[in-house]
Amino acid sequence: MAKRNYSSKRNAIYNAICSTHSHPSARWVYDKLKPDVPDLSLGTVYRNIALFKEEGKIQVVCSVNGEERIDGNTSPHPHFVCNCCGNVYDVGTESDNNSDYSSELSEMGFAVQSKYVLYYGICPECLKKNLH
Amino acid sequence: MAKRNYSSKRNAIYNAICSTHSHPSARWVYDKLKPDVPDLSLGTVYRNIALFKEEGKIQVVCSVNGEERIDGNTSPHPHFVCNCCGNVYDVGTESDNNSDYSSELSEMGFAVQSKYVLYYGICPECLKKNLH
DNA sequence: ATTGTTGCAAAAATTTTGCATTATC
DNA sequence: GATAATGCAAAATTTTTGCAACAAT
Repeated sequence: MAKRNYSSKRNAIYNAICSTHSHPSARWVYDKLKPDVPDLSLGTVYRNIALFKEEGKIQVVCSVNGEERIDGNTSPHPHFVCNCCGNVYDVGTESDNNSDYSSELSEMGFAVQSKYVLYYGICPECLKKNLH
Repeated sequence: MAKRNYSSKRNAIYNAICSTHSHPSARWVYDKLKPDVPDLSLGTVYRNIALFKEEGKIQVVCSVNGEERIDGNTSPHPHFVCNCCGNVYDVGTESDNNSDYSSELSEMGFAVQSKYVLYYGICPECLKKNLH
């Protein structure tokens, strides 16, 4: 692993990611921090998110409308993606290990590193507003 | 549903998607068809893929390296995404209905429309080549 | 001093769109 | 003829990158 120096911006970016359940995009993190860190640039957010991925400190959950959504909670847990507003919700808190093809995949020669379960549909908010 | 005219290109695009297990991207479909349909344009591929999505004739599986990957097989089944080469494989043939949070989500007010199970890891090919 | 980090803007890359032309009905 | 589909190129978006300036060790 490459050498890392301390960086207040890196810390701020990581904290922003971990302080929300919104499964943010890079742009979301940038917009969140920009008021407090006026000289922050979007490139820095992308660069640090790339580092966090390498280090396994965050997980990519999915892409919504072309934007990658990440999660500071790296423990495997299912997500619900609203097809209407694009919000991403946590579902359950523990790993979803039943009905697992991991062993079959191993027998077939695949090295499984992670498993994602994504539900798609309409969230309660959008159902209420009849936006669908 | 909007009125649709016959279109040989639309047919070709749909057939290309259904004739492969590669879970293709729009670009893949374009490159596949271009030699046989020289006046095909990428915009047409995107426009028709958008139509197929609306009609539910294809499913979006995931995004790999910024490219959306689709599947002409709309029956729910898990997929394996290789973190190394980006190939997407089918896993199992039937729906993965155990360990399902669908009922919990319904009780919570979410309308579940579909469920995706994605495994990430290294495929046998890349393991063999030690590319990881 | 050396090496890591960042801002900025340009570049890549994917996807969408406007508009004139062509094909289908 | 009316409307849908397409080619083409431009535009819109997200993400990456080159480089000079700055910060951390």
